[in-house]
Amino acid sequence: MSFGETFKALSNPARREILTLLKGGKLSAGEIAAHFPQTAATISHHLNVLKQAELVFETREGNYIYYQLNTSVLEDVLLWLADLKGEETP
Amino acid sequence: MSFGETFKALSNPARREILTLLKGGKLSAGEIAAHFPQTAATISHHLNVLKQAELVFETREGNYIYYQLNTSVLEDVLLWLADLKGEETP
DNA sequence: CTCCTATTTAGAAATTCATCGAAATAGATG
DNA sequence: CATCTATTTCGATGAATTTCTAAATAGGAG
Repeated sequence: MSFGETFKALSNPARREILTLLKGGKLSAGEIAAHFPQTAATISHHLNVLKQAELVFETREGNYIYYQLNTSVLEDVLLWLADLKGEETP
Repeated sequence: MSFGETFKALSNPARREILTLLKGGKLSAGEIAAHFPQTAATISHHLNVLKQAELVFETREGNYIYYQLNTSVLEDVLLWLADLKGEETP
């Protein structure tokens, strides 16, 4: 994990929206792609960026690949930001 | 302010290091540039990106332009991330 | 095994980004 | 005013990003 990779992943609006969608539970690549105007190939690319950044993980079920939020990296980012902000007890 | 702008600003390592430097208090553009291998022109560009994202603000004192952290935007980002993480009391 | 569906990979075009050297600006000072 | 210093702006260049279409893969169903 690297902060650069994480922030880069978070800098794209489609990728942020994917993460927001996944707050509601796991979704297949197709279900995710259906929420966006971009092609499935483009969304697949975004999912891969999120996966590389360890912000999501995938599990295969038959023909479908499901994606889920991985919150552990978010914790590290939160700590970094809180420290930058000068917080006492992050 | 926009999250996209903020995360994009945070995605660059030089810019993150600038913010970390500014935790110690305000610094002039030249003092900041001295910490990096890049040219002053490049660092000036990074400072401008941080300023556009409202992560820093500047004050002129004579010949020098001082930069300071602006933590108010960090608060919004922290809240967004905490919500994504599914925190109870962010 | 062949076909169908879900998804990814490959390759390409357009855009944005990081960086530099050189020139411009802003203010202080002789 | 002429000049010096600190910093930014300009213009260019190579690298990275986003997006697409088309082709490839993986697994299930007939």
